[in-house]
Amino acid sequence: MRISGLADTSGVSVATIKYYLREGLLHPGVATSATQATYDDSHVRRLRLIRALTGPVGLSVQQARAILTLVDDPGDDLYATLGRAVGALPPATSPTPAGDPDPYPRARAALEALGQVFDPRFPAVAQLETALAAAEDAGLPISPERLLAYGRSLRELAAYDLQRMPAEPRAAVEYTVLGTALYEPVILALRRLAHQDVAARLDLGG
Amino acid sequence: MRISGLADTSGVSVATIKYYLREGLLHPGVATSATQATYDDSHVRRLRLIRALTGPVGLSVQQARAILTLVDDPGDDLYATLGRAVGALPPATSPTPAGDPDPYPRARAALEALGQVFDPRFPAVAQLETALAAAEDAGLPISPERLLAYGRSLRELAAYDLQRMPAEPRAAVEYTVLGTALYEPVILALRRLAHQDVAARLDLGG
DNA sequence: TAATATTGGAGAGTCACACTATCCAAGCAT
DNA sequence: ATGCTTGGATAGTGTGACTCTCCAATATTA
Repeated sequence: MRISGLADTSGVSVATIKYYLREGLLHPGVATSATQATYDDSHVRRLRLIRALTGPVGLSVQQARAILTLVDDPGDDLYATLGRAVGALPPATSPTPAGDPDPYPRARAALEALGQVFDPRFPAVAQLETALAAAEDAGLPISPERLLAYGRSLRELAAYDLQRMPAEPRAAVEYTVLGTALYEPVILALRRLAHQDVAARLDLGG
Repeated sequence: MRISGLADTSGVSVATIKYYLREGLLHPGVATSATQATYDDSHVRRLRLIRALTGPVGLSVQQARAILTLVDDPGDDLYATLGRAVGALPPATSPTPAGDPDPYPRARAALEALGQVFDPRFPAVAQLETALAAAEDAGLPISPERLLAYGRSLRELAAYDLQRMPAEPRAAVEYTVLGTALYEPVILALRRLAHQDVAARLDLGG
């Protein structure tokens, strides 16, 4: 299949495919001459994944590349790979000023209350701190009680996810990294719908 | 307080404040002459809210304006206002082609399985459909069983949230609309941290 | 075989976005 | 009175994600 066939099959324009090739999101085809190369099913699948990440998931091309690189070349430490994947995903957080003895006070308190590991090197810690600070700044601080309630429910979900993690390492990385990126929008949508459903049953304002 | 004082207090530059005024995110100050106006605490608070929405929450200026408009001018129907807020938040979904008898098959099946209301006019339905389709396209479809598990946990969270909704309508709108925007990042960060914690206890790859 | 179309590759152009900078005449402060 | 600040408008900047245009080298088709 040549580039125009790939474009037809995938629904992505030739120009955009060239752009993804240039940006390193898509692996090159097999060159058959100076001005020809053939593409196969792996390119079609990869394009689908790229479009899923840059479209519905809302990643930038750079973020998508970071995620794809992790899936292609995971380290042998799944735990560390998950950390890197989380760091590559939005929301981006500003680097901590060095020398701050307690850069994430809100996140630390929350995790201690939940009895969870607090490791300041994990990117999600900074993300949690930023999110809690934003809620405070906006005048809707999150109470410790609410954090506990959220944390407990989400821990159930996490346990469910990890129980179903594939045993084979490569599949496990894909499951973990892509699952983080792809399942989060599902979770947000389900939460919004749960709000709607509960509100409807309470017969609010209707 | 004049505009430079507002800039100093809020940490937002004069040029950016002028930009927000032009874009209608920030209400004008009280003009005291042709070239002077005074700003007060309400402007400082509003700027904090704008920065929280456009920064950590990651909304565009247009999306932030849509949310702020809803908070300023909610309808008297809280349920409908929540719907509008969800529609103003990312992820954006493409409009449904008219005449499609079943535009959201995945979302409909999921909500039926959960025993929740299915109302195709609610924007989160389209968001759920898009997210489920993206996961499928990327090769990691979400099983019905997983959807049930997610949906049940998130319904607990939603019930918790609505139990704590303020009784006063104006406060309820603010709580609902801003809560959707501000608490979602917290939930995602907590989920990521829960994954990390569960993974650590399973002693994966470490 | 000749005419036409397509390809890979590279560079430039486009469009939207979120600011940021520059101007200006009209105050205000000293 | 004289230099600084203001509101308001217009223009400019930098980034990101494409999209367009070229080109010579093939492929395809008549």
